[in-house]
Amino acid sequence: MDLPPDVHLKDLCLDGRLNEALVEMAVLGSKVRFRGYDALVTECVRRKAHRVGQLVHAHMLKTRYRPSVYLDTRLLIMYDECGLLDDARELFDGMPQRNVVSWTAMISAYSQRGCQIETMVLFRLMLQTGLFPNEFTLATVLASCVNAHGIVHGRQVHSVAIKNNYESHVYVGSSLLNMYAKGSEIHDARIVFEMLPERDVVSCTSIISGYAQLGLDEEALHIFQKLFKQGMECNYVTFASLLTALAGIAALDYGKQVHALVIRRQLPFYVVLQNTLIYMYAKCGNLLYSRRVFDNMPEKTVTSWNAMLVGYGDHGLGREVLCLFNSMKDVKPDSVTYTAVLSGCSHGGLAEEGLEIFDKMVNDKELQPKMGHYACIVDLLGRVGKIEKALEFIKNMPVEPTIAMWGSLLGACRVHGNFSVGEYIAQELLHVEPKNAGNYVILSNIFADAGKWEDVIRVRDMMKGRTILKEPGRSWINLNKTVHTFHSSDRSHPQKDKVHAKVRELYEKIKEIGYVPNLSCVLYDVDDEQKERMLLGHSEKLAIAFGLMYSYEVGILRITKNLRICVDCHNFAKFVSKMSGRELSVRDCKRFHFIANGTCSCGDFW
DNA sequence: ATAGGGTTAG
Repeated sequence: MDLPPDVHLKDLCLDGRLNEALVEMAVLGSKVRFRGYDALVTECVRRKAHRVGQLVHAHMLKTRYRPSVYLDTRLLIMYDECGLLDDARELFDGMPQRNVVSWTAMISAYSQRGCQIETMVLFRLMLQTGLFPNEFTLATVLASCVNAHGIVHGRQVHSVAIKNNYESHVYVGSSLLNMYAKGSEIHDARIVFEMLPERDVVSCTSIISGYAQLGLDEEALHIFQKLFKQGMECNYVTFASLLTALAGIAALDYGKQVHALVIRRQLPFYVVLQNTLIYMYAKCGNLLYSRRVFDNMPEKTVTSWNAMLVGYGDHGLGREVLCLFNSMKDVKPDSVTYTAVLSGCSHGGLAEEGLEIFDKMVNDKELQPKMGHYACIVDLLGRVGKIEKALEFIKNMPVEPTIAMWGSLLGACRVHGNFSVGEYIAQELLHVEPKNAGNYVILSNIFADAGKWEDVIRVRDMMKGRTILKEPGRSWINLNKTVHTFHSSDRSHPQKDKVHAKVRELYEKIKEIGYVPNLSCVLYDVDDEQKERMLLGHSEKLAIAFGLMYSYEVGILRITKNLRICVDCHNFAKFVSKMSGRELSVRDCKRFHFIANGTCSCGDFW
């Protein structure tokens, strides 16, 4: 019985002897058939051997071998996996026939490289040829619709999925819900999730991380708890997403429980989880644990260093940031590292050091400074009162200043009492974003501090008739594994009367030792008595009062706030710490404030 | 042969 001539070639490939197989191919010439080529291409994909892959392809052309759709597609995949997108496309364009797999492979090549437009263009072309997409195609296309713009296309792909009866497929479903979550349509994401007939780790993780990435941390925790009780499978991605959410709500006790779970299960990619743990402990105010996790890591990635640097920076520990940064060995700082270090210097009041590092970064030319880095420098100069210099820096930047940058400089003007520049910036800002209440508040504070009361009234008048958008203030405190959340002038908390009475009591007591309410923090057109009442309703005051009422241990009182703490609440907290002898930690959206004995670690700059 | 979720910053 005659054996096909390329059987040996196939065996060599299966044995991983690619060089010998290559020789065999050359020797066989036009006697190489499908099985030989298929084996060669498979081995090239496995080894990512693009050079040999190109030789195999060239050999087919030279010997006038006509590859089947299958083999052409395998070649296409080979080129894609070896990183040769252009070769893949050229082959695709020249294919005499294409099937769903060919199209999907080509689309996937673009999708995985983040080429959204080309992905959609090809998908449309595919539909125009009359071919029906399968579950692979749909999952691939949807995976590239993962931003605010993509959701427009994503919705259309969704309807294609419904028409072809793939909506409930696990892979398509998780792509779909992820697409909606990334497009900030978490409600639609939830509907897709709830309608899935079967769920797996990925779809469950997708919905959890969907909530977490939108900052809906409590919702992320709730759905995790529910799914966990139902016995969902968890892997390192699940726990990483969950820990991010727990960091957001500063839920230290839950964080430790997850840490324990992660240790018990001995999950793979523990490095990633440790990075997230460093971050979580820091955001929960437990820097000691962050550092212990960091120190115990047998291997660190740049993300580990970044997370630790961010932790120190959030706590205003500039010296520790610098010390850690200078001890970075075997790891190259990346763009995030510099953001963390510069922002750490800023929060720690180390302007000179920060500027030096920025110069070093510019001179090294390895990393191009980005908007975030420039913003840190503006913040840094503003902090030490070099307002004019910051203005000059902004004018000389190679990038357009952002609203946030002006906002930070405006804050600096308030602290340093520079109301001429402050007013100039505020006017600009009120023009660009007339609906942001924060700008009015700071401007009003600046005028109030300068005693220019007629200007305070003017600011208030400017707000009249404009719709002022302000994210509602929200503060919370974790006691006994429960998150107690308070909104401004909260009327919903079950203990509301007691809490309000407690705030009032604290208020009377600290007035005796010098606290004066800062009425310019209220921008509503009401009389002073009403303003005072509104000030006392601020969510962080409610959380502080609640904490004093229900935490019996003498330890530090940890409050978290979604916005920046206001001047009056900051002052209130300082006086409460002085009067009660308790230490307070207030984490606002910018940093930690450690308040003890009437002073704050932020040095009244934030 | 082709497919889905993820860590640090802002």
